[in-house]
Amino acid sequence: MSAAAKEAGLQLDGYLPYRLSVASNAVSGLIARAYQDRFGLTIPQWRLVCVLAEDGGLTQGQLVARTVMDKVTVSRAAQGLQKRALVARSDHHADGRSHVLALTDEGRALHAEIAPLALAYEAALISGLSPEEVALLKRLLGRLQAAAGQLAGETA
Amino acid sequence: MSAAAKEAGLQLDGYLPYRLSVASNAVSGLIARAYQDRFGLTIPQWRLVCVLAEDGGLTQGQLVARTVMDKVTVSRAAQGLQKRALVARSDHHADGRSHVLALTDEGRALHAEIAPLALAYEAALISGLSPEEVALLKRLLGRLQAAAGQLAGETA
DNA sequence: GCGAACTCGTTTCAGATGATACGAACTCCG
DNA sequence: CGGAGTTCGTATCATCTGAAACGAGTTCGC
Repeated sequence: MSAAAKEAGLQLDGYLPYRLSVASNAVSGLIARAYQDRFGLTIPQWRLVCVLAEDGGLTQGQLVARTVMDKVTVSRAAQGLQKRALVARSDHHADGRSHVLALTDEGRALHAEIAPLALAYEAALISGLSPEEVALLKRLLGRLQAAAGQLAGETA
Repeated sequence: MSAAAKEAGLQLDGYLPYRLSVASNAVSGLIARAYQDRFGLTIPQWRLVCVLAEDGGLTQGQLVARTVMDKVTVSRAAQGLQKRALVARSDHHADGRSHVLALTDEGRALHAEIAPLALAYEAALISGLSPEEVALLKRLLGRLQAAAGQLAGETA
C-alpha cells in the first residue's frame, strides 16, 4: 500500500524541508533550554546580546536586519534585557523616534560567560564532521535561505 | 569595537545553530504559506497526510514517532483532517483507547494533488546544487539532529 | 479477579509568535 | 511654515505551541 507513494517519489523522510525543520528544531531546542536554564535568556535575547557584543550602538531597526527577526520580537527582547540592566538605551542624537542600544558592563560580562558555552555546544554538534563538511554545510544553508527568500518574493 | 568579539571567535553570522535556524525558518515559512494558501493545510496536517499516504492505518502514537511532532500537535492535526473528511478513524481492533487513521479517497486525491507541488518546491530550493551536495546536506542534517538528541539526553 | 501502575489521546492553560493597528517623529515639497 | 506620506518602535490580538492534568482503557502482580 506504500507502493504508490514510493512511485510518486515523495517520502517524508527524504524530503529536504522536513529534514531541515526537524534538525533545526532539535538543535534550537537544545540551545534554548541551555540558555534559559543557566542564564534566563531566550534565543532572541541571546541573539541581541551576541550582535551587540560584536557591534555596539545599534538601533532596533539595525538589529532586526542583523538578526533576521521580526521587529516585534526584537522590541520585546530588548525590553527584557533592559529590565535586567544588560543593555542600555540612549536617545538617538538625530532621530527622536529611535534609541541606541548597547551592552552594559553587566551585559558584556554575561556575554563573556555565555560565549564559551555557545562555542562548546557548536563544537559538540559538529564533532565528527570535518572542517570542510562544516564549511560546505554553512554554504548550502545559505543557498537554501537565499533560494527560499527569492521564491517567497516571486510569489508575493 | 568588534575586535574583542572577533578574538573570542563568536560571531552570530557564522554560528551554526543560528544559520540552521534562519535557513529552516525561511524554508518552512515559504512552504507553510504555500500549503495554507492553496490547500488550507498546516504543516502538521501536511505531514500526517504525507505519512498516511506512505503507510496507511497508523495510530496517533505511531504518527508521533514518524513525524517527530508532539502528541498534542498530532491530535489537533488529526482532528482538523477528520473534520474535512480527509482522514478516517476506525476503532483499533485490540485497543479501545486507540484509533487507526487512514486517508479517505478524498485525502488520497488531495495528496496526489499536493505531492507534485511539494516536489517542485524542493527542486526549486536545491536547484544549483549537485546531487552529491544534496545527499551530503541530508546526511549532515541527520548527524546534527542525532548529536542534538544525544546532548539533550545527557543533560536531562 | 481486582486494584495499582501505566499508556493513549484529549483538554486545559500559560507562554511565545507575528500580522495588524497605532502614536510619535521625521522628511519631503509646495 | 504646514500638511501628506513614511519610518521607528510599541501595543493589541489571534494563532500556535508544548507542559501538565485528566478520563478512559489496558496490563501486571498478587
